Formats: sequence, C-alpha cells, structure tokens
Amino acid sequence: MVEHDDRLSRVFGALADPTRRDMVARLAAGDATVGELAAPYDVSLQAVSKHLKVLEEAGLVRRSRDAQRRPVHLDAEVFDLMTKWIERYRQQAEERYRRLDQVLARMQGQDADRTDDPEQHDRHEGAAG
Amino acid sequence: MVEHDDRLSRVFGALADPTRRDMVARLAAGDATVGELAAPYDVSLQAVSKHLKVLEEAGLVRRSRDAQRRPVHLDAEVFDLMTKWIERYRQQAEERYRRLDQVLARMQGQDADRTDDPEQHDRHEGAAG
DNA sequence: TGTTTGCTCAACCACATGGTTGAGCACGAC
DNA sequence: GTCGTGCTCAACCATGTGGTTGAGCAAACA
Repeated sequence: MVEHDDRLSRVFGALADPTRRDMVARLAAGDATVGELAAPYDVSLQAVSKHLKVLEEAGLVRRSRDAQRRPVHLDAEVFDLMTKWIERYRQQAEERYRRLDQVLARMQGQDADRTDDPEQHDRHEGAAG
Repeated sequence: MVEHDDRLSRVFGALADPTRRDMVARLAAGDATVGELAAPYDVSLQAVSKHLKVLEEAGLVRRSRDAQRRPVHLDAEVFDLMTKWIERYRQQAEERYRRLDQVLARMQGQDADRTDDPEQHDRHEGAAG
C-alpha cells in the first residue's frame, strides 16, 4: 500500500480490512467506546486501537473523550468522496459500453464475418439483454 | 490487509493504490494494452502487470488476448458492490444524525444546562445548517 | 529458421501492516 | 494517595505488498 499520500488511498485502504468495515457498520448504528468495539473480536484492545487509528487518519471516524473512555463516532462525510470517485468512472465506462454496442450493431448489420474479436463485448451483451 | 477473504476487501484494497486508481480512470476511457497502461509511469512493465493482476482478482478488469498483446477491459459492475456497501452505512449514519438532532433540540428546549456533552454533535449542527 | 515484441512468472528486497506483549498515562473510585 | 479501569504508545515479530531484475513463452516478423 506504499505510503497513502492522498485521502482517497487512505479511505479505500482503511475499508479494505473486513474488521474495520465491521467497525464502521457497528458505528453507523451509534457511537461506541474502544472496549465496546473490541468485544466481538478475538484480538487485543491494542489491535483495535490501531484499527481505529487507521479509520481516524482516513477521516472515517473521530475520537472524543469521556473521562478515561474514548468514544468513537462515525464521520459519514468521507463516503461522499468515494461515491463521487466511483460514480465518475462507472458512468464513463457505461457510456462507453453503450457507444461500443451501437458500433457493433452497425458492424454486424453491414459485414458480420469481419468481427474478428467478439469476446471484447460478449459479457456486455449478456448484461444488456 | 490480512488475507482478503471476501470480494469487498479485494476491491477496496485494489483501489487503495493511486497507480491502480489511475489505471481504472484511464480504462474508463477505453481498453488499453499493458504497455499502453505502463507508458505514463516510471515503473517496469512487470510492476504494471502485477497491478493489473490485483485489479483482475478484485473483478475490476478483465484481460483478453490479441496476438501477443493483452488488452485490458474495465468491468464497471463491481462498482455497484462498493456503492451499495457505502450507501447502506451512510444512510444509517445520517438517519442517526437526524434523530440525535431532534433529541438535542428537545433537550435544549426543556433543560439547556443539562447537556453535559455537546461536542458529540456540534460538527453536525454546522453541517445541518 | 532466428529475432523482436509484448507480456508473465519467479526470486528477491525494502518497507508497510496487523498482530502480539509490556509499560505507562489519565481518569474515577476508594 | 493508592488502586482499578480504559485506553495509548513502544517494541517486536510474521506476513503481505510494491518494487526490482532475470528468465522465458507466444505470436508477428525477418
């Protein structure tokens, strides 16, 4: 994972771990302390604390104070960052599928036996149908 | 990143690298060969080939054949998987904000000096406008 | 046939990551 | 003040990851 220079890398990297995604899921239902978050797992409190640090540095959670406790709070705004990134390229790719589909349809109508590489789009035909 | 047992971990992990996100961006504009994808970067072809393997195992791209070339094709469907995961917890968290906001509003109306932990939601007050 | 092109596989290296344990800090309780 | 609780920091270890180079394969080209 190199050095995680940018925000998006940190966010994706943080969410690449099932335990951390699990914690995000739990935090979506309500704030929790480190101990509460650690309870379901068979790992040390220190390990959980490390996971939370990763999530915090990615901007996914914030940690406050309540006496000796450190309540963890989900900060759902970063999700927007990911969604925007994903949507951008998905739409771009889907638009490209549509154009390719039209071109292919024209080619088949005009000269069917010239399509020497039909595998390039057959998955799309299945999905489009 | 432990062992990447599930699909979602592989997808997030694949996208946690800026170079790989860059490749996805480029592939959204159209298929490309390994050499074409490697061109903008100051790394070996083998390194790029490894990146593509990661993307392929995450289900983000597919590699076909064209003589000695290996055209890479973006498979945008996995994006749905991520979007669904993100949306689920974002909505859950935002719903929670709304409820908390109502509770806080009631508390302040009834007994303002009993709010012993206002920091828990002050960021939300700013976002809610 | 031998050569070049485009790419993958294997081995290796440096460093990041996730886990551990031990120490220690900041509180609240006594 | 002393103790217990909740948590973090530091050191360490095993494994994973991204990079390298060298070898080698498949197809086009000569």
